[in-house]
Amino acid sequence: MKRRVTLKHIAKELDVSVSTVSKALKNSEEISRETKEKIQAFAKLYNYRPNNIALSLKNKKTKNIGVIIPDIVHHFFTTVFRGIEHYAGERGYNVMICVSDESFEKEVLNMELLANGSIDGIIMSLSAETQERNDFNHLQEIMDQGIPMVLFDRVSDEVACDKVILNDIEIAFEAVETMINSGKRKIALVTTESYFNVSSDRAQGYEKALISNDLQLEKNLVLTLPYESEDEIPIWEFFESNEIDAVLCVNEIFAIKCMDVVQRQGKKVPEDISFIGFTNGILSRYSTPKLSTVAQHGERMGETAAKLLIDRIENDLEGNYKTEVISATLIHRDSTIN
Amino acid sequence: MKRRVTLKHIAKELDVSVSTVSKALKNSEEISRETKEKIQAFAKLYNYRPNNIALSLKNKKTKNIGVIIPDIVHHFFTTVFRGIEHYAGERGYNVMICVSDESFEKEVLNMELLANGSIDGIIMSLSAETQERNDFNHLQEIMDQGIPMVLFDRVSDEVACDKVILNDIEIAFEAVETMINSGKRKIALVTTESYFNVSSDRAQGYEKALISNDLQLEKNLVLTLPYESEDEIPIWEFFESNEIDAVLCVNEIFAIKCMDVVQRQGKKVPEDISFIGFTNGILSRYSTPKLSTVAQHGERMGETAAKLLIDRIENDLEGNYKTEVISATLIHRDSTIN
DNA sequence: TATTAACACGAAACCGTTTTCGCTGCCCTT
DNA sequence: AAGGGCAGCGAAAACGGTTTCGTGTTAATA
Repeated sequence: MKRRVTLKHIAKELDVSVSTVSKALKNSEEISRETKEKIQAFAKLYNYRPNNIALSLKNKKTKNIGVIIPDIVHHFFTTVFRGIEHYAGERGYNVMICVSDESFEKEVLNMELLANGSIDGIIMSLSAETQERNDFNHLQEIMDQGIPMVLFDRVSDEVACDKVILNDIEIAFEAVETMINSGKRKIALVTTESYFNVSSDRAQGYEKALISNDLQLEKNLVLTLPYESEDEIPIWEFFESNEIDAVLCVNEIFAIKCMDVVQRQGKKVPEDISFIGFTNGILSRYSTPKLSTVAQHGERMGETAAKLLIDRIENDLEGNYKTEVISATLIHRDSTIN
Repeated sequence: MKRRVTLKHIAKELDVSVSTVSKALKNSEEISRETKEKIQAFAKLYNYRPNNIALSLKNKKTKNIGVIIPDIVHHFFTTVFRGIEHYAGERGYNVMICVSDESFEKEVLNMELLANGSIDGIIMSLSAETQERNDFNHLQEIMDQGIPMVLFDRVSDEVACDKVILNDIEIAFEAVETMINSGKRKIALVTTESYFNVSSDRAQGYEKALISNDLQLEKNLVLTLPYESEDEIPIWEFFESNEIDAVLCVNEIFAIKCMDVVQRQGKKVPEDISFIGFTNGILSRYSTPKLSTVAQHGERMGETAAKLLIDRIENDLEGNYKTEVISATLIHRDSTIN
C-alpha cells in the first residue's frame, strides 16, 4: 500500500531541502537543534529507513557477500554456511546464496549473476564438475575484476586467492594410525574420484600412514565409488573378496553404507572390522554402531572464510593471499576399538 | 585491479553519448547499424555488464527474494530452500538468506535488514520463539509496507498473506490409522511444545484417528519433549512406564532416539512396537531399522512458495491471499509392519 | 527552391542518498 | 559604519543506468 518514505518526501513535507534532511538524520552539527528535532520526529513517525540500494550505488559497497556451494542439502556445507552467516551478520553483512548443484555451467552462471554489482565478495567451494574439468577461468575473471574471493574445502592450486582448507592429509594419517595402533592390519580406503582435491589428500594421508607403519600398500584395498549412487553391489563384492579389518571412508554416507553391508555379511563392528568416516554429521551420531568420525568443524571453517573475505573487502590487502588450515579432530564412537 | 567498465567509459572512449551507448546495447532501432556494431564490439571486448544496483534503483525492482528460516542445518528447511532456489533461479531471481536461529529478535532484525530495499519479497517460516510469543507485528509491518510475503510450514492464522502448508492433520491421521490397521492399539505420540502449529496439527490428526477407531485417548501416552535436548531419561521412563505398541513422532530425530531407547529396553521394532516419524531425511533412510516416515516434500513446498511470491511480485494481485496445501505421503520402511 | 519527414543521436530527468561547497543573514569588532 | 566570522541551510554533483523528448542533418516531396 504505502510507498516507502524517502528523503524527498520528508523534505517537501517539512519545507526544507533534501540535504538538510539527510544531515539532520545523521545528527550533523551543521543543522540547528530545532530543525533536527523536527525532522527526526517526522522521520520516526513515518518510519523512515534509508534505501539500501541507493546507498550501495553511492558507496559502491553493498554489504552483501555471495556464497556458492555445490549442494545445500548436505550437512558439511550447511554447517560451513552457518558459520559464514553468523560471522557475516556480526560484521553487518548479508549473505546471498547460490547453489551450483555440482554443475560447472551453473557455477559460472551464478558467478556472473553475483558479480554484476550485487555483492562485495564471494565465498565458494568448487563443484564436482569444475574440479573434474579443471577449468577455472570463471574464477580468474572474478579475481581480475577485483572482486575478493575465498575458496574453502574444495579448492584449487591454480587460482591465487584466499583459501580455507582442512588438514586432510594429517587427519587421514592420524585416523589410519589410530586403527593400526588398535591392532588392525588390513586397512581399506573407500573414496570418490580423485579429482576431488579432498579425496586425493585423504588418500595421501592413508598411504603415508600405511607406509610409515611398514604395511603393504595394496591397490585392491582401495574402493572408488561414484559420488552419489544407490548401487550396493560394488560395496558388497569389495568386502567379500578382500580380507579387511579396518576402513577409512572419505565421507559419512560411504561409511554408513559399508557398515551396513559388512554387518549383513555377518561381521562385527568394530571387533572384526573398524570404521572411520569423514564428516561428523547427524548420521554418524545415530547409526548402529555409532560411527567414529573426523569432525571437520565446518562452522569454524565458515567463520574463517568470512573473516578472510571481509577483511579483504574492507582493507586493501594487495595480494598476500592466505591459506588458513582448520584442524580436524577425531571423534571416537563405537565403530572403532577403544 | 581493473575497475568495472560503465556506460560512461564506453561513451567517452567512443565519443558518443551515454544514451547512445545504452540504446545501442539494447539493439535499439534508433541507432544506426554501424554505431551499434562499434559499441557492441567495444562492450564485448571490455566485458561490459550493466550494474545491477543501478538497475535496481531505477526500476525499483531488485530481482532478489529474501528467505528467513529458523535453522539452516536442518534437513527439511534445506530441502525447502533448494526448491525456492531452483524455482527462483528459473524466473531470474536471486536469493538472500537469513537465519533466525529460532530467535524472535533475530527474526525481527533480519526482516528489517531485508526490508530496506534489498529484496522484492520475503519467504519465511516462523521461529520457535515467535510462535511461542505469538507476536507478529514485524510481519504485519512488512505487509503494510507493501512487500509481498509468503509463509511456509510454520505459519500463523493471525497474519494475512500467502501461505504454503502441509496437510498435517490428515497425514497424521493416516499414519496412525495405518498402525491401527496393522493391529496396534496402544498408540503414543511424541511431540514438541504445542505452540508449534505443526505439532498441534499433528496431535489433532493423532487424536482424530484414535477416536474414529474407538480407541481410548490417554493423556499419558503423549510425551512432550523439548525441541533440542540430549536428555534421554524422559524417553526411557515414558516407554518403561507405559505399555505402547506404536508411536507417532512429530520429527525424525525424536523417532530415532525413541527407537534406540526401546530397542535397548529389549523390545523389537516393529514387531513389539512400530514407529512413524515426520521428516523424510537421511536419518530415516539409514537408521536401524529403517524408519517409516511422512515425506513432507520440502522441495515442492519451496517451489510453491517461490511461485506464489514471484507471481505476487510481478502482478498486482490486491489481497486475495492463497493457502496452498502440499500433500504429504507415507513412506513405509522397516519400522512399521507390512 | 522551400517544406517536411525520417534518421541518428544527445541532453536531461530520474531513481535515493551523501557530501562538498557556496550563499545568506546576523552579530560582533574596530 | 564597514568588514569579518559564523551559524544554518540549499544547490548540485555523483553513483550507473533508462527513457523521454528534443535537435540537427539529410533526403524526399510539393
